[in-house]
Amino acid sequence: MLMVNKMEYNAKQLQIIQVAERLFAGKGFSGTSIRDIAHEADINVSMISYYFGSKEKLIEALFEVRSVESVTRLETIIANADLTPLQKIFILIDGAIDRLMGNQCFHNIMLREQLSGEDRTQVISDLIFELKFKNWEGLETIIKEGQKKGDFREDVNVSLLSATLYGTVNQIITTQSFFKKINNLEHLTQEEFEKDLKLKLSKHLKSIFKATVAYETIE
Amino acid sequence: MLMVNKMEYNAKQLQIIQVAERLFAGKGFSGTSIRDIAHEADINVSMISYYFGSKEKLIEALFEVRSVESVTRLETIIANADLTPLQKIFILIDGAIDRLMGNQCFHNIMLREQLSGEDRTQVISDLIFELKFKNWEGLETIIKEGQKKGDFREDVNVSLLSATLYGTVNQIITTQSFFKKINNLEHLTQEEFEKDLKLKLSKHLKSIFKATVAYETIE
DNA sequence: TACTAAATCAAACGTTTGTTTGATTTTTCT
DNA sequence: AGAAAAATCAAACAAACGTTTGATTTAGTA
Repeated sequence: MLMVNKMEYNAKQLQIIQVAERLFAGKGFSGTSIRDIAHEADINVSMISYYFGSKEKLIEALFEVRSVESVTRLETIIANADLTPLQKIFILIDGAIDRLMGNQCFHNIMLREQLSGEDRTQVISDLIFELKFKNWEGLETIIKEGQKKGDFREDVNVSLLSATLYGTVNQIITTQSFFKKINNLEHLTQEEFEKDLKLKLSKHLKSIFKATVAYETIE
Repeated sequence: MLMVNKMEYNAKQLQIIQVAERLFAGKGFSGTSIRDIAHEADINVSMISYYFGSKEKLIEALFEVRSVESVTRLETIIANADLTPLQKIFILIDGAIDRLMGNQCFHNIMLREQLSGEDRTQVISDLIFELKFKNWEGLETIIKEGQKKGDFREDVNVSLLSATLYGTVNQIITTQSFFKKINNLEHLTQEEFEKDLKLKLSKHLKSIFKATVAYETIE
């Protein structure tokens, strides 16, 4: 049996991970059988055990690949010098929207895992913790900088603000079709709709953040 | 086989629903077997088919019971006369926090269902739609009233504001333990923690809403 | 070209799944 | 008390599950 210890997945494995990601997002981990995955990926059922060891190890591999990607993307965003704290916050907001909307399947799976009472594996809960912490830390750093410069209020609760950012984006993503229906946007294509949604969401969150962290005088 | 058409569940059925609710919330619908439920509820496995017809019908019954409760609670909150629009919004916020925090299991299950690509049954997606619509409608009504009175801005996006309210609360609930750890609140009991959390969350959301919908002059 | 390792396959493995059966106990009602 | 209905049970059911096996094909190497 072939076994990979860390972060070296060949094209076939990545293809399996991609299919599994889509199915896990749609039907959940327990709701997806390895025969579903094998059928959709057009491979033999035994290939999953062969390549990953087990179904559990497959979802662990999925988390390893995708959370590394997500952390990388976040860190590129954070590393923006020569900007005011408020500008940095705005970039963080747009980055969050892009990351969450651009990887809906993975974030759907991650939301499911967070809803689970008992952790599936330590590996996964560690990766989720790391992601959440990096997100929180990114906001915390910028806010402290803004406070030191005198731009931001002193009584800002970073955890709650972080919850508002990621919670609002998640809520919008999971209730997209409701949003579409209620706002009479059903004539738009999915692409147009997403573009429109991103724009509105961005403006909405930026306005909330500005009103919450900055003194009124700031322009 | 006994079969109930609508909304008449005896004590035993409600007990089964309660156990199923806790297990579905913890492990998901597919991740929970009827033997799990039967064991925890201390009944024979066949009683679930006997009382509800099937596992699917059981979760439908769960949704029927709980969403009626939730809608009822919401409607009692909305029916508040002799209050300013802003006061009504504040009551709506506290009501949402209480409802979501007080029924974490059911709302956990509902979140899972919303994450599912294909609906499990039409019954469930209809009930979820009704709940979402009532929530949205409640906010919409108050905001329009505030606009007519001249208290509120004209450019308020109700859908996004609604997403911020329910999204923030959901996010805080699903990441409670992270919130506890990051804010060094691990010495508190669960009861103390929840009380503290509700208070902070309430203040946070009220401040966001006030800044978003009301003109600066409002006090 | 011949040998070796990797990849792929159909089939079977033992469990667990949701559901049904048929007998038995408990409750309800006259 | 006695008949009828409802509730409960252990057992069995077929289907689906994740995983393993052992044979076969493909790819890489010398």
